[in-house]
Amino acid sequence: MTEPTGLRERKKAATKAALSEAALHLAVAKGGLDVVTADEIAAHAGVSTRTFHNYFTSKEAALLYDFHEITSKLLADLRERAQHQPIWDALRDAAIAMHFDERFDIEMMRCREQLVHASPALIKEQSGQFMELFAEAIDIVAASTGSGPDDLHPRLLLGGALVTIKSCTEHWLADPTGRDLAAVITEGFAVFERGITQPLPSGV
Amino acid sequence: MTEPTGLRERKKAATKAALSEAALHLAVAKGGLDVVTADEIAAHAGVSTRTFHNYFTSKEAALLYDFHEITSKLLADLRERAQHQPIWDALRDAAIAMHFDERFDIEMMRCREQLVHASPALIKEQSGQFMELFAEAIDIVAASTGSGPDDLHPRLLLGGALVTIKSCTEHWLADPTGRDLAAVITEGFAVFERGITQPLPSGV
DNA sequence: CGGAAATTTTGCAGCCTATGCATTTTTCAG
DNA sequence: CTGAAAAATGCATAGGCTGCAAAATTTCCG
Repeated sequence: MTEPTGLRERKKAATKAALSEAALHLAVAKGGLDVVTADEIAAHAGVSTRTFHNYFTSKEAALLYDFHEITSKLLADLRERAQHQPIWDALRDAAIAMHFDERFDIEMMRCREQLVHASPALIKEQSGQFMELFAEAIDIVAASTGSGPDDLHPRLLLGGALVTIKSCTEHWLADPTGRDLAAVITEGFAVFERGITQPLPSGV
Repeated sequence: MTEPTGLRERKKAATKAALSEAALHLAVAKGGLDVVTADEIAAHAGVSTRTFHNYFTSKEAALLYDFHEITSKLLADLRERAQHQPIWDALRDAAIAMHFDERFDIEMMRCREQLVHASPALIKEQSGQFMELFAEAIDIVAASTGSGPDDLHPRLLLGGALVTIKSCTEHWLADPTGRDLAAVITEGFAVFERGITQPLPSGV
């Protein structure tokens, strides 16, 4: 362990993970998060309803918990890379390095993707988290290009990168048997580098 | 009137507009939509609370009503243009033509922008509407490029276009005294055409 | 160990959102 | 004017979310 995380911290992390898992499992079982109540999630994780709301502000946030974790790490990684790389390279490399973390269950991702796709509330939550990521990262990008916080170019850079991440992930999840995610993301970034209206140089 | 819109339709449209305006005014007055209740909005518009919920599913949707209107028109315009233009040109031209509608109060837009920026619920609603727009437009784009609904390139095209629209609007709203919005959007699209890492050819 | 302090969990009350259903009111057409 | 269609309303209900204070738990230190 890099940090001597107190024993208490571990229990909290465990509960949070349990709640998130419970939300996912119940949503899959019932075919939608909308028909799952906070009570059920809490009960399934062995805590009180009130405690559930101490950990998450909504069912949707609970279901998307590790998505949020991933973006947090991405942000930290970007912040690091931005000190040594041109910002677009930093964005690209951070996106490519993303995901290849500890546990990573493709099937679970597909389940979540399906649930999100079918639920307006989950779509809002997820896109909202992207906006939050944008807001947190825009300062890094702007600083890296020597621009002001309201300038256009850093917004386009960051927006293009986030669109690439989301689009590539969705495309890849639709058929994960082909190229791996990193390759897809690499191609996505290449499209924006080359000019989005330019044809690809060679066959895939 | 292009359509002989029944007199009844007009009243409905009027109430809907009144509710939306009420939401905006109250939110501005109180410094946030969170502290405005549906009751207040309904009362301010002279209808019952229940009626408010007949028109809008949430306070947030009410406040963003004409944003939603604009994207609806954009979608219709895109659908039209896609039949006669390459899809990227259709996206660009539809984006440029956007906005220049009937009434258009810049100050009101800035107010809304500020409110959205400060409220997680409004951010979620707005980004959710963008996702909805994406979902509705992706078929048009995919069809236009002869791709499948899960292909990568149409997603990048559409995503890039939407990012441009949102980024340019925000950039422009931060200082509306400079170039007009259409010029900013034109530049945004040009960046993606040229390749996002390429330097600009000449000064601004 | 033992107990004080800090932290977490929990129950409870309250406010608000949002929806279904039945009823009343308004609007429209003939 | 009158019946039919549509909209507005009231009422009831389920559920989400938050503040607050009490209870339970964990940690720390003598």
